[in-house]
Amino acid sequence: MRWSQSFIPTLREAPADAEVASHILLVRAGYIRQLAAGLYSYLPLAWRSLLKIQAIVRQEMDTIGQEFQLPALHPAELWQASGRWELMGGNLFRLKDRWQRDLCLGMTEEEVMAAIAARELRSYKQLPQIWYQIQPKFRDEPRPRSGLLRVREFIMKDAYSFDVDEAGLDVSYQKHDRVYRRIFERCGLRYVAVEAHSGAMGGSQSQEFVVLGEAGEDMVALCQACGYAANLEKASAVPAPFADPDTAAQPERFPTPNARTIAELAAFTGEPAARLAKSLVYIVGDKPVLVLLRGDDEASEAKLGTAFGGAEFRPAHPEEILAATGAPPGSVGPVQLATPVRVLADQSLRGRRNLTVGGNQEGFHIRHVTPGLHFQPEWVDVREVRGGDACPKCGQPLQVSQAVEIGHIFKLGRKYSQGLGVRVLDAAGQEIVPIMGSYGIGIERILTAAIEQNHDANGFWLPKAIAPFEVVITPTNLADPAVAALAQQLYNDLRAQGRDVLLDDREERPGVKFKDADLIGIPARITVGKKAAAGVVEVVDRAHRQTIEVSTADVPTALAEMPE
RNA sequence: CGGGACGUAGCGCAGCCCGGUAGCGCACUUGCUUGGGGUGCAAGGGGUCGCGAGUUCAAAUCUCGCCGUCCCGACCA
Repeated sequence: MRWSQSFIPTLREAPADAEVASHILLVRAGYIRQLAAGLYSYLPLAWRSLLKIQAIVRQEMDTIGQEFQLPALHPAELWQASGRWELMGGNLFRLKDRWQRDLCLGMTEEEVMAAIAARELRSYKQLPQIWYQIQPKFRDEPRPRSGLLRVREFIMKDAYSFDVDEAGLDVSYQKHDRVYRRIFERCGLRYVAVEAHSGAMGGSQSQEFVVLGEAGEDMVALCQACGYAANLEKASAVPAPFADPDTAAQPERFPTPNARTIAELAAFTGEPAARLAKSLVYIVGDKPVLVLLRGDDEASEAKLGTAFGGAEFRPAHPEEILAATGAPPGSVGPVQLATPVRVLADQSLRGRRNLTVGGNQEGFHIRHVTPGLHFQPEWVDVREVRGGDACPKCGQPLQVSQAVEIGHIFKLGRKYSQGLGVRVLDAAGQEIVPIMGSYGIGIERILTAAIEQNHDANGFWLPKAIAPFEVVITPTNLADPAVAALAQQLYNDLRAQGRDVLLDDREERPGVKFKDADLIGIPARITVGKKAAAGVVEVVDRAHRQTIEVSTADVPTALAEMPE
């Protein structure tokens, strides 16, 4: 491609409404333009890259499954059958047709795939099936943000497996695990596979693929020593042990005026926050539940969901707390409750003694309270892991890091196959409901994550496999016939070798061309300049900013030897 | 949905507090110049000041309403 005839609208300055690196650079490099909040047009450079990413995904997915093309518009009945019409709330884009029939724009394709399976699959002999598609998906995000990282329309590869039983699902799940790793490796990403929360959809096993980086919205816990990695929604850890004072003192109520928060209580009593127990009250279904945590810990919403058995829950309102416990928020505790309330305690409190807890009376707390002795909680894991906690596998300290989710695989179960009536006969002639898996990859997020991990002050560089062009040829002075001719010859030669080449044939000063070449993500540059008459050019490695001089005949070798 | 900020030429901004009919840099056009990290000179083109209403002789500027965009939080199978 000739630059002079291309549409590559680069910007010298960062757009005012962009903050994260990938967003700023995608706009500056002429990859994307915003159409509305969370909606972006992909200009030619972005689309070339996204097509390459999709080609890799398609090629790898074809080794285990078959591609479909499905409608983006779905009838409401389908989503009502799965229960997601109500469940998804405002996140689902809804619309009506001219007959006032309800429709929605698909956020994923479980329903459509399951509907096809329900109509067509009859025998266990047709299983397993792995079906996938790569298409735009829609989510009416409450807050689109960070450029391409959180948008309302995006391209997702999602795949669904149908198996006779759990053992078959294991196999389908493992196939996806392998294929995903190949995809992300081929895309040149430095990624981590982390254990993930399987969500409220009744999944059993789940793994996320993430790229570490500050732009990410996920938090993951990592162990450098043994490789344990988990999303914070799922991660468990052993909190730093805490030695409680050894005393035979009995529980004792004492006044704590104006000490409502853990920080205030710690200041008032002179005890560290770890010696205090934090009591949170949730309404689970329609009943209050008290959850006890170490004072310096936070509750994980996702883990609470698991602890509550998937029931709907929300933090209790102050008046509900008062009615259930006898005290307003800030003085609530697990003993001497006004009404019988189910009490859960995080397992980090197991074995702890003589803690200080709320007194269920405004302005009072109780000290010398020992779990298991003075109250009998149900033990659960609901605390959010913190950096420095001990790894649950090997005991070494965990690191907590932000991450961008690029893929997610998980065992779905039978929710959709059941809800949409997928049934086949097994070998014994019995009707069974196949079990499903669900596997997603965010196509734009691969591009975005690659930029997040490969950028500097001048721009970014993409791995060769997903860059819009492998190499850009930069003639420094087209008025020099030797330079112009050599650049043209190199362009022809490299294209004849089947490479994606961009020739910067614009009448611009060298400085402008160098700046643009650095900006737009192409991993290699060939500068044709002063030594053109001698047939010598420079091959520049964008990532490492290293330049070598070679004769034109050696250019292919130099490109091949460039570290990825 | 709660909190905050912003909206003036394609982009980045000033002007608004203190009302008098819009300016800077970049980009763009033409000519000359320059030619290894966003050359220099000269001459140009381009703006319903987000939208609507109000106050006023007069509104980018003051008042009210609406819309849009971004950030923090909530949310995110």
